[in-house]
Amino acid sequence: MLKITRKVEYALIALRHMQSKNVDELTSTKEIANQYGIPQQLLAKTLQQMARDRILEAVQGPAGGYRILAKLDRISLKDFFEKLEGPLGMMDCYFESDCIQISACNIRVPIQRINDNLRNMFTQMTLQEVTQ
Amino acid sequence: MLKITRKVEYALIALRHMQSKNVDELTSTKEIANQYGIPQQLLAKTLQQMARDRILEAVQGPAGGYRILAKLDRISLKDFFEKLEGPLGMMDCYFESDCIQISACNIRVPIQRINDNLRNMFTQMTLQEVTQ
DNA sequence: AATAAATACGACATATTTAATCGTATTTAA
DNA sequence: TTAAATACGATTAAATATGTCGTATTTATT
Ligand code: FES
Ligand code: FES
Repeated sequence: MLKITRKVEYALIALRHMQSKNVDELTSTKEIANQYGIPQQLLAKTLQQMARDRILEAVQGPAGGYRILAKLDRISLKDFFEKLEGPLGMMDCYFESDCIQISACNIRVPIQRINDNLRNMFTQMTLQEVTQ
Repeated sequence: MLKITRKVEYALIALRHMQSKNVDELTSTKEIANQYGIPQQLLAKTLQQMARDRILEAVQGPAGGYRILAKLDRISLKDFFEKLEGPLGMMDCYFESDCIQISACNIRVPIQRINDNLRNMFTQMTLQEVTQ
């Protein structure tokens, strides 16, 4: 439980890598994949998704690559996680109106309490302070 | 990511159920499984584990069952999670001395920062305040 | 115009983890 | 002696995460 996924991990690695460069400089998928020994195809999909989410800007063609587009200090870790992985909740039923998963569930409120704390925490942390 | 497991969920349901009874009263696995519609065998293993962890006390034989043994306000959510699921970390490598998973990983420190916040949060919450 | 190197992306395959079940043994009240 | 409960390792099934493949598109370079 509470494991970060590879997708998020690779995204963080990529961001941190790009932050160590000039803002306009481009980084290719290959460069990151080679340097950190991660699967290029998988990283590519992650970077593509970040580009769709307007966190990165993609430049196509040879000598193309990615650069950071968004203001990382304006993106909460919660938003970042949710962009990559969907709604952030400890229970599947958290976002559904009715908890049909377990009849007569008695821990809905307790779970939401934990959830709110989790979400609060990740709402207060920015992507910038994590990758800086 | 960040999903609570069924084991933890069932454990919380059981605790909450027992808290609504007199302290000495016993609750059987069957009773909880039936009432909340959860797999009896799986719940049984969870309760057995909690008994080994001295959170519950088990009474064998017919008319046996479980009752709460520990002071729930003295058990942090972190300890509870770790008893049931093992070390609580967002990365597998968090508890290993050397991060061999990714060569030249550049996010060890950032990840640990997130981890520490997580662990802090769950250290401050007690089982009592979650299930009360 | 042709080539090559990069991104874009859906579909598929594999691996890992979680969840559930099975089978059998033990305990003990009735 | 029986029945109803806990104890627990082994196995199966399901879900999720991870990785790969194939193909298309873009565009700088030649
Ligand atoms: S089924 Fe929704 S919190 Fe339990
Ligand atoms: S491999 Fe340990 S934090 Fe990256």
